[in-house]
Amino acid sequence: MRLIVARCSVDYSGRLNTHLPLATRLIMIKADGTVAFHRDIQHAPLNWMSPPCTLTVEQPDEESASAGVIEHWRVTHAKTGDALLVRIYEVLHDSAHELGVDPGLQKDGVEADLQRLLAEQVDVIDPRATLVRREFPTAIGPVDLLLRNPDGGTIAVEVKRRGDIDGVEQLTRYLELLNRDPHLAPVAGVFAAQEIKPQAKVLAGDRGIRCVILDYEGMKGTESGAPRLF
Amino acid sequence: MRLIVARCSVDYSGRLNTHLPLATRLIMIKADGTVAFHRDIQHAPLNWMSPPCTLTVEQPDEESASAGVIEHWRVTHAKTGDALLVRIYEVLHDSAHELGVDPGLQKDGVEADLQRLLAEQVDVIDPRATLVRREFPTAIGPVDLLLRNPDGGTIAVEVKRRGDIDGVEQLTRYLELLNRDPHLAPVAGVFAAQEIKPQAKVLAGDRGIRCVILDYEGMKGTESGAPRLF
DNA sequence: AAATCAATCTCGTAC
DNA sequence: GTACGAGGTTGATTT
Repeated sequence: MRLIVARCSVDYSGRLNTHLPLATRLIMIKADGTVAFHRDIQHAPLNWMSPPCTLTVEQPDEESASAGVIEHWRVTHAKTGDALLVRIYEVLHDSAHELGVDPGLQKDGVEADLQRLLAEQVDVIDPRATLVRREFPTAIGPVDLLLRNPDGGTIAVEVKRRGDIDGVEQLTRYLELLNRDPHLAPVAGVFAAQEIKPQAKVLAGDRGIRCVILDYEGMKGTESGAPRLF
Repeated sequence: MRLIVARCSVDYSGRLNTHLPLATRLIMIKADGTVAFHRDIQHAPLNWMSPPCTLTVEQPDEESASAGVIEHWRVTHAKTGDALLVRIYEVLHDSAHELGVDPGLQKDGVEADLQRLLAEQVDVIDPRATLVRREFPTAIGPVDLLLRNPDGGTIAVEVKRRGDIDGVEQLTRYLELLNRDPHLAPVAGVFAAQEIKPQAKVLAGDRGIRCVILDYEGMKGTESGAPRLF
């Protein structure tokens, strides 16, 4: 990885056009060809180019040179034709480092974990409900959980980490479809998430969909095979 | 901005839990407190902490020390309680740089630009239509463009850069609402985007919504006050 | 390879 | 300060 601190301006042309005025920034050039421009706040780069791309250094034209530009860096994407033109005015730091391969990030607590835990603890939804299956297939995609409703029919559960309006729309489409199946109807809907946004709660209410807030840490605490003591 | 290349492991605890095994990485510490961990590929950091957060350096406990850890860095979010524990095994580079304030990124060609251009060129939708107004207000949010339909009633236009199923759902909700207004009904729907995904096109067709592909560069070419020559 | 979907999404802006 | 929506979203998984 090469780290350069430089006064520069950057023009991007691709899916849109952008311009970064002259300022001092960190330029990262990674081993896979990635080029990224960082300011001194926030963690996202202001601009970047993803691999596969190539960087070529050019002498500035006369106009640029007279404006103080010492080099032009042209970064071109090999496939899409997206292009960056970097005007380098001054290099304040330039170092290179061998990082090697990174073993990558291990995660726990994403949506897949929530769904797995909830499938093992469907009593969180309804103490008398039983699991029919996870990822119940339909023509428009799998329903996260399908439960047998002790009061008759079934319950379709949509699991999200954060519940917004899109999730309610998605569950609504599943419910329309599932309710046409006489083996399953009537199908009740449950929207289960660690957090549900107000608009989503309102829309769910309008459509007769019940909302359930999930406590991941609590559910994880009861995950172990041992049943609760009391 | 402080740039550190170090052999380290990182544990994050917050909205989820994550672990980064021991490896050599770039650690960025920005002026606003942001801490980010980069590997040598891709532009996104493997792990990070957003401000407001504080970094404290601690001596490693005996167990860590015997494993080769020379320092513990604890990064704690001031409000959410999210926490990072960084185990530093070896520092290979450490430098600090004054970047100053960045003027920020200037963009051209985002959704707002599309909407503005289309408002000036509604003939792209229908050669005889005329603009009623942009951002036409409704109880559930503003409709991007409302046009007078020369064949009677009005046309509601939803503008997106990339059209997917969500945009069709959104326009559908607007149409339901607008069609209840006798001053506007009948309201036809138009879904306008630079690119429309197949599923969105199918859903729009089912609902009688017309799809229009927008050519941003072409529309920009006719933007200037001068009318076309032919 | 294309499409679909989650994300510690990030980041801006309007309310 | 919170909520909402766009993004050169990115990145992983599935078809």
